[in-house]
Amino acid sequence: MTNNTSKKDKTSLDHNSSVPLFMQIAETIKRRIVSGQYNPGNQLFTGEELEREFQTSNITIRKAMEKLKNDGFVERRRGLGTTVSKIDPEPLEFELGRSFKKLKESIEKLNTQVKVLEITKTISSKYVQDFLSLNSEQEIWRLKRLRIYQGYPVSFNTYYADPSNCAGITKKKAEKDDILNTIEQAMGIKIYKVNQTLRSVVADLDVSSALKIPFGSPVFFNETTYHSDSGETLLLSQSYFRGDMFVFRTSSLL
Amino acid sequence: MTNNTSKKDKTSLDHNSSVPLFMQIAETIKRRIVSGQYNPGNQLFTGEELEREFQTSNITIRKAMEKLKNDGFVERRRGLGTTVSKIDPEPLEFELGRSFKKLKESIEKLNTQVKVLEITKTISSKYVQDFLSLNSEQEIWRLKRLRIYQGYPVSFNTYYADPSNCAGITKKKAEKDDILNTIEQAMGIKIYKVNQTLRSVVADLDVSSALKIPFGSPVFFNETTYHSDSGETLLLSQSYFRGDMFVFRTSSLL
DNA sequence: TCTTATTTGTATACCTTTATACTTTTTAGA
DNA sequence: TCTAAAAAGTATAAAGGTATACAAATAAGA
Repeated sequence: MTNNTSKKDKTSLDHNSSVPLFMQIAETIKRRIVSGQYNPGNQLFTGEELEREFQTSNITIRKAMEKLKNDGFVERRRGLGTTVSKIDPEPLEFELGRSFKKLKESIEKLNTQVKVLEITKTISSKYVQDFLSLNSEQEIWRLKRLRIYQGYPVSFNTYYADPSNCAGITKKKAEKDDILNTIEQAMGIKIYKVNQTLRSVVADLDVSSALKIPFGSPVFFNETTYHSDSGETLLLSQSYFRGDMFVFRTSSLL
Repeated sequence: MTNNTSKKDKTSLDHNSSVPLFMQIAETIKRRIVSGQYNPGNQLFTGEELEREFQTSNITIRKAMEKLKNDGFVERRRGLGTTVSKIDPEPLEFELGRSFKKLKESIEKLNTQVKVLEITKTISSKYVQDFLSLNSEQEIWRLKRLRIYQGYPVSFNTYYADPSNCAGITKKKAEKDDILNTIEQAMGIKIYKVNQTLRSVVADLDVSSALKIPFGSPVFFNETTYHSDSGETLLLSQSYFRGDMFVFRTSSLL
């Protein structure tokens, strides 16, 4: 069977990136392998072909292939070539429904534990103040929680609210899964409307050290505001979800 | 006004990452600045504090701060300290609704151009074959399109289908925005149901060179399958959206 | 104005990444 | 079995990242 990369066009390396070229190439080839673009077994591609595709030198391709070899994706034999050896199994994934209620339900069905990292009152950033219509000298109530699955952190939440009504929220109460209910009761207000945004971002050190994932990993960033029926913003929530473990899935009729 | 980092806990660097430590730190501090966690103006943090927080050396912090200085986020004066100088403006963002119809409508409202990169028949990967219930020796029809806004690529799509009914789809037809309609007409079948998944991933070289974004940038990955009313999979679509330009926004009542 | 604490800047040495040029191993065919 | 082509492997040198230790600039107080 013939090599299916032989006619591959040139692919540009990112020479401005701080990520080494050989890592960029290793990551790209790995993606191609796990997405099934190279068939495992006798299928093979040569260093020289890759040098041409990525317009780089011998040693850079070699280091990339060496990494793939160490990670168990390829085997190399002198004079023979490189063969694709295995395909990584699909990662563990949590499926999340699209609507707010479904999202909440999906998360609560996951059989995860919640750990409270912090409950505090503090001076907060302008960004958060603006959401909650507070002025700059006012303290804000902040709750940080980590959601843990089989010992591994999978998501990281921060809640912000006006502190006047949150005094009664203890660590124990905040550890309960239905935090909205807890907050509604503490505040004595009913949440009526919810606005959500979902972004794709990469983990900086603050996120990567909380979730114990590599710097630069993909994460979903979900920002949610909770409003009373009079339109007042009661609560702001910021959440980071591991991108390799969460997938949003929807189904619709046309 | 007092420095709001002085009591910051330790933050772990990622020593396994191929991203240099000083870049990790620069990125993290930049995030803190643009998210309003340091107030611009007289607010300042010292190199030594950061050395302690990140448990690293002088020169690493210096290089991080030098980068922030060059990028215009901070100013540094010997003996005086580092001051936050500006906050980046919010990036251009496209808002996308949550349901399939809304998503399609949102995208088509964007005033973008569509460029066809490729229409071809080819042997495809097992992954794609499985979706479309084809066997390994069969050719597959593939269409690659780039969506362009003000000269910049913003999303990148690949469509896969059984080639038998796609012969009539010319480049000109594929350049029209309503590709689904075009495909429905060419195939003579009505699309009835749509399954979508949405993931947060980072750009490898294949994606980054198509979208002309840095390697490692965040992107949304949307995979959609289109089905007939008898449940048959007619079409597979894979799309990458620039994470810095797209946000999914929903609003719901509780 | 001298001294000291504070804070950013520099020198040197070691390691990693990358390019260029060259070497060794394997296979296949005369 | 010899030779040549094809492929992975190595040597060396230049550039960049990081740690340790030290130097220079600024501000404030005696």
